[in-house]
Amino acid sequence: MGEEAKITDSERVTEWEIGLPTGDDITPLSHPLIPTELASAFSISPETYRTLLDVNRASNDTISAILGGSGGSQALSMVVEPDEEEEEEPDRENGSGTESRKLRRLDSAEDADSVMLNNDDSSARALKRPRLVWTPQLHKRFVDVVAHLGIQNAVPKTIMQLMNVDGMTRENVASHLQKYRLYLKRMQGFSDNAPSSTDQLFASTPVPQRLQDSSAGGCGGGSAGHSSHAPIPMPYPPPPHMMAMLGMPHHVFNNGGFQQRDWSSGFSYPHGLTPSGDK
DNA sequence: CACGCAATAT
DNA sequence: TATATTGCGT
Repeated sequence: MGEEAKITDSERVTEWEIGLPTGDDITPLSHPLIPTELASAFSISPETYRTLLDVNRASNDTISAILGGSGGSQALSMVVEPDEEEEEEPDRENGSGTESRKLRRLDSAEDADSVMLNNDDSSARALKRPRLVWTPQLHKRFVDVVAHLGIQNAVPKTIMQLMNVDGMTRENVASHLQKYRLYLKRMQGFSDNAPSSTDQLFASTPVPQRLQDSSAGGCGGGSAGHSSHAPIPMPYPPPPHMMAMLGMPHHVFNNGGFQQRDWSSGFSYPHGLTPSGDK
């Protein structure tokens, strides 16, 4: 009576550990995350440079935030679209030389409105987040959570909480969930897996065999053996520092449309980061 | 208020 | 195209 708890616990830990990148996989915070070409391609100011002091301070901040529960500083990184303006890159790839500095024009307009570009740690209020990009990794997390919750209990709020990806809102999940449900419905017409060429994302993600239904009172089957009464079946591994890719142009160097394995592979955020900076 | 879904907007 | 937003019924 209750011996299952132990097993499930260790299993959870194992799964959790598997999901974690090793120290070698993680790019140290003190390193420039974005290659110069990428940075310039995306109009990201090269001010990603951080000294060890900065990193240290950020770490302390995070730790205190975790320990104290309420940290206070919430650094939501985002790339703000000026308007409907497009920027062109006159030149890129400067042959030799590690230093290709490109300073953005400094606006001296401190009039009234029309200045919302600077956002560091100030209260993120009424600020618009960039579109969330559902990478295969994010989608996998999503599918996993939905599968573990059971379609019945998979509601946006819960999914959002279990995914534990900062920057993600309930609306983000709701929107994606809606599309996901449509995809599932479409697919059920076919007896077996018939990955349509459309919906690359969904097609490339293994859908849980059958949409489990738990907590419906009828546990007579016996297939799903892990029905816990806890409201939260499985809190997801705290993302190392995985930020939802926000504001990334879609025409980046995407691979053929196949999954990537590494969390650290192909992940680069504009600038600034919020490790578990709860909302 | 949160949810689900269709329609619409960006 | 992929997401976001909105509107409406529940």
